[in-house]
Amino acid sequence: MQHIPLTSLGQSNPTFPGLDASVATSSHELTIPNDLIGCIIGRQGTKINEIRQMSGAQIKIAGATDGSAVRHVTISGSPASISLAQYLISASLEMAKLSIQAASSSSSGNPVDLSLSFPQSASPASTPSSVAMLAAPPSAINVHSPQAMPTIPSAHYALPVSSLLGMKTVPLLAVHTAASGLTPYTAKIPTSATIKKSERQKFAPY
DNA sequence: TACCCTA
Repeated sequence: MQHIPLTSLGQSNPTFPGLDASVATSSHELTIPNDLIGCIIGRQGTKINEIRQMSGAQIKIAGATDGSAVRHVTISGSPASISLAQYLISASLEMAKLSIQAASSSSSGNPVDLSLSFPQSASPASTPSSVAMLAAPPSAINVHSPQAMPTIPSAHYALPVSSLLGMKTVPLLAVHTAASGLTPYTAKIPTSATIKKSERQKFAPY
């Protein structure tokens, strides 16, 4: 009674009905200010090259637009690659912006800062990528190890990039792993509070 | 302040 769900036969990926994950190439376009495009490209294009190779997406940067202070950037590739590339570009852009702001704040006197300590917090949606909180701390893993935890089958955690980015494109990256298909989420966070924790936390404030 | 890459 074997069914053979969908192992790695290497034929077609039924993961997405009506969508070939292997040939699923999307394209996204965005514009980057001329002053910030350099930060994204980097010297000799090392930065953009790194982003290209890291994300695996095809990033095309058009020449300076005449009359517009922005550059057209086209990102094409698989959704995961596009997401990753976009995030990397966004991060670089933000970093550059912050750098410029910090530098400009120290040089010349701005007629804006008169009183108060708030320079310019016009951005309501602050902390765009301040997730900080990566995965669970190592302490959670060392909860209790009587044996070699034979419960978890696969131990392939090759997602260093996602951790660094802290984005929610994790499920997409799974597709990039040659369609492993198995262990998409598994029990990442085991019941760390299965034992003990009875009279320990009575009043414990912290 | 700019950094200029690859199809």
